[in-house]
Amino acid sequence: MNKLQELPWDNPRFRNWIAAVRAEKAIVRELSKALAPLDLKIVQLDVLMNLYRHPGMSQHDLARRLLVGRSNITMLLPQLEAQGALRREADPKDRRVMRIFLTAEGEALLMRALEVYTALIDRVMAQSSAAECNSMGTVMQRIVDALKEE
Amino acid sequence: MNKLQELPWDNPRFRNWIAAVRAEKAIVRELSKALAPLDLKIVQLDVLMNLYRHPGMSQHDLARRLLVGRSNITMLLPQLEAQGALRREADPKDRRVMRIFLTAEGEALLMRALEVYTALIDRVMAQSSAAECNSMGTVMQRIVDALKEE
DNA sequence: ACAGATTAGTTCAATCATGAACAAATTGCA
DNA sequence: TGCAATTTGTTCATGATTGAACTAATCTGT
Repeated sequence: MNKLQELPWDNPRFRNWIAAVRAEKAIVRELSKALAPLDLKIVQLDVLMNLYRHPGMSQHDLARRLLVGRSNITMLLPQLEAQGALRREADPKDRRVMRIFLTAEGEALLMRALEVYTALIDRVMAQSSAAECNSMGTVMQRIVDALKEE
Repeated sequence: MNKLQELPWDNPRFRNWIAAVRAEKAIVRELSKALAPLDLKIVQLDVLMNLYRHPGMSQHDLARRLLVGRSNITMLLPQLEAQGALRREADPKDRRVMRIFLTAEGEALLMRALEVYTALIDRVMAQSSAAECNSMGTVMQRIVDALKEE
């Protein structure tokens, strides 16, 4: 169990993954600070981003896409609704589901937040080539796919 | 502000980063489940990993390396100490600092957890070449470095 | 040597996420 | 149709994380 050759830190895959974890944590910290002036938390930005791409999502779909619990969505939406960033409409076909839409105000907030986000990502990616960046994205997408099929 | 050409989803750096975020979240979910039988949470595994590499770290150093608050460490260590995974020693040179060490039991627990972790990482990296994996790690390390110098 | 500034760790209140239990609505199958 | 199973969203108790305020110990500059 203790062969030095088999310590995880000698496993390139493991070492590279640890670097990814550290990078992700560092970005989260930095992004949180950068979003504070907009009075927006990262999870709220996630909500806005998903609603922009998929208007009218149900809360259940939203929770699944964000990989959070449904109850979390229930407690997350009122804050954004109070800020006027989104509105909830009961689905006439199925009165259990609430359909969520961005308001114009929410869309404007999203655009401002995305400028902050992309500026940060552009900055930290500046020292990697486009090819390296794309390769990284491909590797990550394969990870997502590998875990989705289960 | 709304030119379609400048939407973040058209920015390759941004898209690739979003893939990384999704992959990281998916791995966290999967790893949490896989560590449950060992009665270990990811943040506790982080503690054990850092103590293995740097025996005798102070709580302050530990907090900084894990990117968590110092108070979090205070509330994290007693659980691991109760499990017999680590011990805390007052530094004789500076009676403010507590030096943390893995016990043999803690090291054994760490090794079992790392087997689970590396198995997961090996599995999700299986469809990427060693070169792609290393390139990903390099990109991530540059991100860490870019944010460290601030 | 000593007063003020700094640092390590703790405590505590507030915030946040989670999952189980629940109510209302819908679906499916006999 | 009608009744059980499923699905959606909410509520609530629990556990995790944070930052500010605090204590004790150390350092610094005169």
